[in-house]
Amino acid sequence: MGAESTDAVPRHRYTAALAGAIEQRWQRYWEERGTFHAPNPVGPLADGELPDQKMFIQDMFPYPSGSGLHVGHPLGFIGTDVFARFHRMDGRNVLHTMGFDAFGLPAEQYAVQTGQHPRKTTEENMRTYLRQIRRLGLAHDERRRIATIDPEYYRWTQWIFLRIYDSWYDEQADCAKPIASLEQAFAAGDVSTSDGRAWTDLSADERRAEIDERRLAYISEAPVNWCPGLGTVLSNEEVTADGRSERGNFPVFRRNLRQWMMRITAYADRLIDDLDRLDWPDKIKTMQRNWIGRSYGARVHFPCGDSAIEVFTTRPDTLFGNVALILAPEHPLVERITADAWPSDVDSRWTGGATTPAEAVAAYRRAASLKSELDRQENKDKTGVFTGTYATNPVNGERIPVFVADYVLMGYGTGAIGVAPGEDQRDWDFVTVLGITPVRTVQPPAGHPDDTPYPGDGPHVNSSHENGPSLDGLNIDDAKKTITAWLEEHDHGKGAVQYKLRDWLFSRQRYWGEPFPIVYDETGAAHALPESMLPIELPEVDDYSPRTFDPDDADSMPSPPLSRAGDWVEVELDLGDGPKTYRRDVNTMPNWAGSCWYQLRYVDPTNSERFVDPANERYWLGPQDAHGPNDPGGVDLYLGGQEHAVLHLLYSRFWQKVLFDLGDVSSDEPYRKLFNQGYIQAYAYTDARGSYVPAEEVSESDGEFFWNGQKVNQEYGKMGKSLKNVVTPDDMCETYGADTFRFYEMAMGPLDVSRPWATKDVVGAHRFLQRLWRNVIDESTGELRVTDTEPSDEDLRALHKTIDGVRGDYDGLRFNTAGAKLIELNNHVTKAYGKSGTPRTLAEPLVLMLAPLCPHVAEELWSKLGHDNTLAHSTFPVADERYLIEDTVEYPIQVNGKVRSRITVSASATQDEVKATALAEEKIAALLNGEPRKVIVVPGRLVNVVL
RNA sequence: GGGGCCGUAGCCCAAUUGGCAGAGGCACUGGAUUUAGGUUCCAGCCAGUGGGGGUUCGAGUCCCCCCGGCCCCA
Repeated sequence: MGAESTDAVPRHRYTAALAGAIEQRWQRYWEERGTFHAPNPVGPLADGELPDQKMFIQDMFPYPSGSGLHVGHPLGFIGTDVFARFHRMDGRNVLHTMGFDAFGLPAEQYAVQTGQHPRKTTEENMRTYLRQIRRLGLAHDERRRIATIDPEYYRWTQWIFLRIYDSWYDEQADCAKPIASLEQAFAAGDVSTSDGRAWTDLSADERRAEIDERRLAYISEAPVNWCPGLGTVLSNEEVTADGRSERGNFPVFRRNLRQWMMRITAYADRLIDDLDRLDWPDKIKTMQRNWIGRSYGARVHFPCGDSAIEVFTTRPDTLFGNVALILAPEHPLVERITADAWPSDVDSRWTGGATTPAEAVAAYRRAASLKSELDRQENKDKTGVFTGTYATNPVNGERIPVFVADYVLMGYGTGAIGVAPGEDQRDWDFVTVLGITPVRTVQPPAGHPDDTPYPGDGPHVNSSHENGPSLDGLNIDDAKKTITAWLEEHDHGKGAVQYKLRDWLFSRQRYWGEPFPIVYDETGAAHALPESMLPIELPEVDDYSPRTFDPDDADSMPSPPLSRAGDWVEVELDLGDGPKTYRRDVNTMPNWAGSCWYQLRYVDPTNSERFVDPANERYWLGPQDAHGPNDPGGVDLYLGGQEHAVLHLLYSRFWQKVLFDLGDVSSDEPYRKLFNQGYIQAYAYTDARGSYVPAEEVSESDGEFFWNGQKVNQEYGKMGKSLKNVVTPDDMCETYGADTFRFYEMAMGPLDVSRPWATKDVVGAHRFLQRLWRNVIDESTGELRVTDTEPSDEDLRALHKTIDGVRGDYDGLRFNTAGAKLIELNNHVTKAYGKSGTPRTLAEPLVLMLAPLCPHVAEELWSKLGHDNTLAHSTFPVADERYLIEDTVEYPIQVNGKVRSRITVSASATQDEVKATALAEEKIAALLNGEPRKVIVVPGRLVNVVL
């Protein structure tokens, strides 16, 4: 831009350059004065007086990605900032900050490729991230920034792990308790040992095993997705439908491996039931309920040789139709019950072509281990092999064959099912393949096809036995009650609740995560390290990748990166038995660990004595009377994307509840109110060859799109480098300033709705700020142009209506309509005073109301209006009711639903007066033919005359 | 396949929750400023709410069916 053109612009116009200067100045001001420091009740962050009303606002923990931010990332951050600034201006003590969920795979993979320590990469990324968000003017308390990779942070993550490890779930009391009380309970006989022997009869090792088995954090042989080609276990999400790793496309095997587990299932009921006390979107609550998947049914024992197979079913009423049993391929009884030889009359469809049951089962199990769980559940082509063994159906004494089939999963129920083809599609498909005849136990309605199961309700049939119960004629509910009572009475089983939720696999064979504060002695027994040894810091290693194997070597064992840090792994310690050599646990915690409790650390980030001081925790997170008697407490607003609907939010709730049970925190839920923001998406364009072209260089003409003269194809979706459609907040700050960007981003639409980014629309927000600026400042002289003129009655009505509306909008996270109302008021001011100067009584509240959305320009104008202090605290205007009440009301008058005329009456007119005036109105009277059939008067709204 | 959410002007979105379809922005048109373009300012223009049926005095809003899009579960 040349000198000539800048001359044309008035010197004091609100341009991007001026905006940039203002923004930097105020960002420095806020930082230097600690404007957004939120005082704590106690500790280093305490600072004199404490407002009684607090507001704790939290964004979902960002991962500091290396590729930088695009305009979609800060949408939620700006939203929470506007909300936070509004409440701070309304007098509340507002805690809002941001830290980093900084452990994770991308930095580790980068380290594997380049040899650069993941900490270095991560810290660089965090700096970039902070620089980018700092430009946006987010009012964070920067003293409270934390990162999960800081040893002073993960020290407490490890501490919480030990708290969980050191507790058990007391079913009677329905809460977690310290492990010491379990020992007492065992000794007193309140809790029985696994084999029923008396506690005093157990050896020390046996006692330890009993206790270890009941811990909330425990080691188990759990089936996991083992990927030898990558050298690590994978989460289900990382495995493709055809049973291979998403990354690298290596085979993935279901293997039992010793892994840390968290007993989240102990909390299944509370995690479901407490959802009712949360102010969360119904959608997320539903997703959590479905994930936990509570169902009521029965556990039934089917005698089988000298053992018994336990089955869980949600339909015990269909037991008479159980024509077979199925064990999951991983079921521990499979080997024991598999027969030596096929019965002489075995059906060829049952043998898998093998000469003995053992061969058939072994081959089948091997094939099943190659399939993903998803695949096993979804596959419509059912398979299975006969074990050569029969079990006895307890309700009728019939001999039924026992199969192994992979659509039965070990992780759900007991890993064994009774096959009820008459009422279940999967079972129907299964028996069809194996040539077994289905038996219906519920009579389908007339017209139901003969070749499909009937899962609906109806009278039971074929459901009685001389020595057993009779369900015939009963509906499902009554049949379930009857059969469950019968099973319990005859000791064949009992009513049971089943959950889809499984315990949480808590170890990973990675480098870049929290080490476990656990060592193993020479017998392999785990020992917790004392609190005084925390944090257990990550050792330096030469190679950040786990050892990998032949991709098809299913029997290989994981060898995590930490296992090769020899000096670190072998450690001599005195854990009470004198100095001994121990081996450290070489796994690391999963990425979720650090984000399970960060709201607690934000509250007291510098505390070196405790993970959080109870006084600070109670003040910021404790239950509050204002929220009613059942208030769970927690963060006042938690904002983030829906992608964390289940895992993070469930894990976090679980940890919170454990800490609550142990008396470490005062609230039993971490997040009282949850809000999901939408996503900003973008158009992308491909040329004739399908390559992406730079979106910013594409122009539209008559609904078609062109780039460099050639026609291109429009796509809609994510913003990303590979799609060549990235717009960054830095670009927007450069072109328009952060305030314009903030305003536009909030004005685009409701916060919870996804929408397309449109750079060309941003200018509208910029023009608004220019007009508002001009209403306060003379563009050419820079002088204030406010006056002491008394505002008109109309002005005051417009002003107070805006105050009233904007307050409600800010509080309800409706920033788009708040912005529109401010534009409207500003347009009113421009029209009335654009030439003469704005009355101060209008200018000041307008500036204050703008501040949450556009804080820099608002501070600048506020200071130019003669105020020495920041507007950040306790300045938000309050509407005067007087100006919200109208003297007169205009009523549209409809005749048969169509507006035919209007009348203006006093606001105090009664319904009868309004009706009379309406009917007397000239045009309406002319349409009337005698008495109307009906006249509807909606007070304050309209009149409808029905002829 | 099951469940949920959403379709309002050329585009992004409002609509006091069943009461006058339009607040705000973009684009567009005209005018002012400017040597001109751009900027800026002022004024104006545009739909009857995806389609069909129902309830109601009255439906964008409630109910049913269909179409299109997104999400979750299988």
